[in-house]
Amino acid sequence: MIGPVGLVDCNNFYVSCERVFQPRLEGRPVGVLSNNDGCVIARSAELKALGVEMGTPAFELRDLVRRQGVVLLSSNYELYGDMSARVREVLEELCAGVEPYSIDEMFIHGDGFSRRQLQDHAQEIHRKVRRYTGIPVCVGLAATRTLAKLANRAAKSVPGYAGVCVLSPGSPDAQALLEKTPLGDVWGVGHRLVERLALMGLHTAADLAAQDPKRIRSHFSVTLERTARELQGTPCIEMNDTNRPRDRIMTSRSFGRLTSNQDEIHQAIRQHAQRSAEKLRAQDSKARAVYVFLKTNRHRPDLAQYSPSAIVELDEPTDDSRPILHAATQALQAIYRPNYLFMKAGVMLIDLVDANRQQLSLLDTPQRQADRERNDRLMATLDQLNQKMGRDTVTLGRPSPKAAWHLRCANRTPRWTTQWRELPYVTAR
DNA sequence: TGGGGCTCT
DNA sequence: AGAGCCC
Repeated sequence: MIGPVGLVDCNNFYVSCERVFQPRLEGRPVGVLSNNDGCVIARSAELKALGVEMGTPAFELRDLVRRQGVVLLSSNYELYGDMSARVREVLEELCAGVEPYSIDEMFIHGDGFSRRQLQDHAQEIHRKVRRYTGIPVCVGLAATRTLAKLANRAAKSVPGYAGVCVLSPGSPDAQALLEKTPLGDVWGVGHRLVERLALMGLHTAADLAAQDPKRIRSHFSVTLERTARELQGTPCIEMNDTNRPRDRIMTSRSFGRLTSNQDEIHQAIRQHAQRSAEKLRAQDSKARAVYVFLKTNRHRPDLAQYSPSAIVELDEPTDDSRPILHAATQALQAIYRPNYLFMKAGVMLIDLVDANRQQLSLLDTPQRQADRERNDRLMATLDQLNQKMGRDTVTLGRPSPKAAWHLRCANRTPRWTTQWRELPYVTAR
């Protein structure tokens, strides 16, 4: 019996979502691009086989698209979000506890099963998610989240496991897996830590698991100590409640091209501020301050670099787009300098508080309260219109239809499952 | 050559 | 505030 936690991870998730509705993409090298069609963030097995790495810029793939029939799609987050919810619903039917971790990964609890039952249970999950949603998944079960992650990788990459891997602590299988897993593939170990660990002669997950966690803590951090313990089979990483309101809300975007135009940047900031305020209201919070940043292009060392930021506090916690917009504009004015070519701009709302637990001002009067209620209704109406008619249907200030920061998405598929006008048709012949 | 969010120091 | 991590 193992104190089990499972990780269900969707295979090539975005590509798999696209294939559910376009079966002709089966068997072909398919990639999905990041926002703005910038770089590859999901790859089919066929695209991986062509040697295309995660994060490859789209412009480097033009030849492959022409010569090898590679299909590159813009990302369609509405579709992926909806498919993710479907996967979660199936898991909730099959498992006691489901904790979404990311759009394509869910942790599950496997309490109360024998090893044999666990194996069957994992098989059932593997089979039914595919059957009911069309999305292929791999299932890893182990004593801790970190080990479940490793088990999942094995389920995916070792053909013998065929998509399901149940790892018993201390078993020869488990030890063998740790020994052949490079540290960079361990959850929580990024490239900086890989370099530093290598200096200590540590290269594999087994090497880290063999260390005294106390020593790891003193040389690195409590985070890596936890990772070491988890590799040893001791659970010590809690799940964040994914339903908890965010502590910060950010909206940022790269410009389609470099720009130093103040007016253009201002328009971008205005749009990001309004979008952030919308997200703020959606999670029923208010913000006490607005953070604005600009960045020049790091990949152009030949150009002058300048990446300033500024925080402007709001008079009182608010979710009203107008003071937020005003604060963002002030912040921008404080940091903007001409003679730099900017690449990206963003707005972050910080110091968030629960809208329902707001400290009422001592100076509150019936008049001010009435004003507040009017503003609330105005914002609610704004949000409803934008939700119903499409993002940015109604905005404060003048619209800017051809601005440099608008999302590039040359090749986005229909939102098959979330927009009536984009429903798939089935034609009988 | 993405965008968004978290924790730790 | 900055570094580092995650997807």
